[in-house]
Amino acid sequence: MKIKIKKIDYLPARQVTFSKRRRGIFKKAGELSILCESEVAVIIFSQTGKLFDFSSSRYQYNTPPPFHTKDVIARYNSHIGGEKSDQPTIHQLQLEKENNIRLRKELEDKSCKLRQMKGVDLEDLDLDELQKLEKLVEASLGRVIQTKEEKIMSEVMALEKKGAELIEANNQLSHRMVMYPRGDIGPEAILELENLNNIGEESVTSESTTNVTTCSNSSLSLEDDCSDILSLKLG
Amino acid sequence: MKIKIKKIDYLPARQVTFSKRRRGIFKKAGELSILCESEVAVIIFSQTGKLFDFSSSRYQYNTPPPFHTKDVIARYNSHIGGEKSDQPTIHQLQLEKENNIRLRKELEDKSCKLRQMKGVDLEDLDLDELQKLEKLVEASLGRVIQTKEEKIMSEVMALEKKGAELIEANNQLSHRMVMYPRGDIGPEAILELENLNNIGEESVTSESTTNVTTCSNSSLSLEDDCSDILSLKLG
DNA sequence: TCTACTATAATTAGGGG
DNA sequence: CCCCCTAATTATAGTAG
Repeated sequence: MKIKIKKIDYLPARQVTFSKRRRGIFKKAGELSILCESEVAVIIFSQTGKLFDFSSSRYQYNTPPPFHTKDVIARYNSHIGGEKSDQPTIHQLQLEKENNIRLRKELEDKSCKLRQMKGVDLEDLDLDELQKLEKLVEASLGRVIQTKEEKIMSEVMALEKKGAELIEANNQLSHRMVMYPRGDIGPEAILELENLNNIGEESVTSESTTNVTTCSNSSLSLEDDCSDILSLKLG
Repeated sequence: MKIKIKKIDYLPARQVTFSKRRRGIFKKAGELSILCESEVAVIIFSQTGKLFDFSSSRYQYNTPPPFHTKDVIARYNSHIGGEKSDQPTIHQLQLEKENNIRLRKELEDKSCKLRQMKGVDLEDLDLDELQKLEKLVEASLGRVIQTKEEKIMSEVMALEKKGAELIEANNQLSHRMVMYPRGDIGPEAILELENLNNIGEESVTSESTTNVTTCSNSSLSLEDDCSDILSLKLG
């Protein structure tokens, strides 16, 4: 009656063999776990996709098998996966969630402060807090204006320097015109000169008008600009 | 030679039995998978914690065992765990991490904006951005001052109302004094009078102090009006 | 830990209920 | 799916190397 280890073609016989041998393996697994105090899990999927599983723990803890098979699997994962096992994942998830909560709180706090700095949602502040806020915004305004003026000054400086350079270039070109009065300066050279002059004038004019505009416009509704400008800067 | 299924005490014998039976189970598992075309995985941990595992796939795909045992485990998880298997946990972790990154970016963004609203770290802003920021802070300052003034006014109103009530109470008491000049006001009435006066004085004093303190901190010209109004109405 | 051996225990194919 | 039975096969305890 010896059989070859190959697929049993006759379905009824295969089903019977599957049942018998499956129980045989589970029994052997249980025996091994007891005899040698080892932890054993067996997972079998029948040809039709049905699951049969065994784990030695069902004898030890007297609870339904799936959970203990899961335990063995968790141990298996932590053995071979090392860093990718179940427990650290769950622990990490917890950490990430706590982080998230903390970040949300910080974000809410920052948003609230930012709104107050923008001068909205001030209803809940008492007089003393409003006083402090006013000082803060006042000081901020001072710094902004100072920074702006410094920037304007440095740009003016730069433009003056450029102007001086242009004048120098002009002088040199005039000098060359004198040196070569019959005009062997090419058209490109003339164009270059004109461009330089235009650039200089436009720049100076634009910056200076901007400055004037600042001083004349003092109380427009600017709130919406904030996010635009700042995100522009941050982007 | 029949043995009882209980822990083998003699260590060498237990080790030999473990080795023999382990191989026996693996063999049976392999045979079952072939005979009945089923998928089998066996996981065994020895008493010393060493892992031995078998999966039927090693015959089918000719690749190292751990991966195929993992495949069987994955199938096992999707079978029984369904919603609580490995994948969702890892997916959730991914989501939380992405959330975290997003929150961190928002927080950084808000912090930067807040710093700029406070007038620090303005070096990287260009002239146009500084211009807009100035308008924004200016408008904010206006709103803060306005809110503060409104608050001050409402507190003044409250004080006026309280003062008027006190005056009225005074008048009534004086009237009663006239009505009963020989003083047949009972002790309770006297007590009531004293209480009313005390409450009134304490209230006025405290509110007024707060108000003066507030105004003295201000660079604006509100303090004189406040004091005048208070002294005028309450005095 | 492995191999070999042997006697015996355990499993199981095949059949039937 | 359960049980049975029987004969054949297989697994393994004990032992030694």
